[in-house]
Amino acid sequence: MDARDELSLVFQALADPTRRAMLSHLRDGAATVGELAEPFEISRPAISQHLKVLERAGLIERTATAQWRTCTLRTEPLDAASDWVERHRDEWNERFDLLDRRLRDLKGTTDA
Amino acid sequence: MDARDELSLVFQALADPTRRAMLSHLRDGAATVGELAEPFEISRPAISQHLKVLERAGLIERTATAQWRTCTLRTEPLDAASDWVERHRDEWNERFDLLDRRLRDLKGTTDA
DNA sequence: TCATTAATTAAGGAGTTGCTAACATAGTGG
DNA sequence: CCACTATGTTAGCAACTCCTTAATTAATGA
Repeated sequence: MDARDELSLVFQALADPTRRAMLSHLRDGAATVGELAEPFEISRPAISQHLKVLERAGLIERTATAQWRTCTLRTEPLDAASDWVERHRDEWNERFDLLDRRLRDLKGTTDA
Repeated sequence: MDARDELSLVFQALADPTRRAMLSHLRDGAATVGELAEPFEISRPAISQHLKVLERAGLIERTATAQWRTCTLRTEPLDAASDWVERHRDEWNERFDLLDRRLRDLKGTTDA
């Protein structure tokens, strides 16, 4: 993966439990890298890389204040991901509903 | 990635334009591997591997009829993914609303 | 039986991920 | 200036991704 499309980058970023946990943490407000790293038993470089993936996907923003990097969540990419999933899920469910109605109609005419 | 959790497998499966296009195709009804492969310029084995990823994530089901493998979409995993995204997006938006209200309140008291 | 069609498995290569240890950078405060 | 704290970068490695070509399995039909 390199110059992948935005949606792929977002889904890719979400495809890791550690990164999802980080986003969950950020849901409760901005946090420094140290705070985000604290619950995990992995090294700081590993944390840095996870943050880089999240940043590349546009899911977080990092601002430097003194020697602390504060991370904040951004929701726009989540919106894009959400839209895709919802759209597909909904349209498929519509198909099921349609099928369901058709089956019911068929049963109705057969029974009548 | 190997014995990853379900949610990671789903997001991982969605993190590829070819696979998302395949799912979009399947939204319009079941299809054989050949039909799914048709819009792409990649080899059949590559298609097979993409389908394997989708199957591992529980997003499709394959049934063999004669020499054709019919693929059908499954939405349960999409529901799980959707839930995660929605939950996070919503709670974050709530936070923004709260912040917004506070700022407005603050402004109100300052103005008064 | 043999050729054809549909799809998968096998083997391998280029590039990426996710981790580690070691080193570098940058700001704070004695 | 020097030690300390917070974070990032580099180098290296095992595992995985996504693709390929070649061989294989499985069903159809002359």
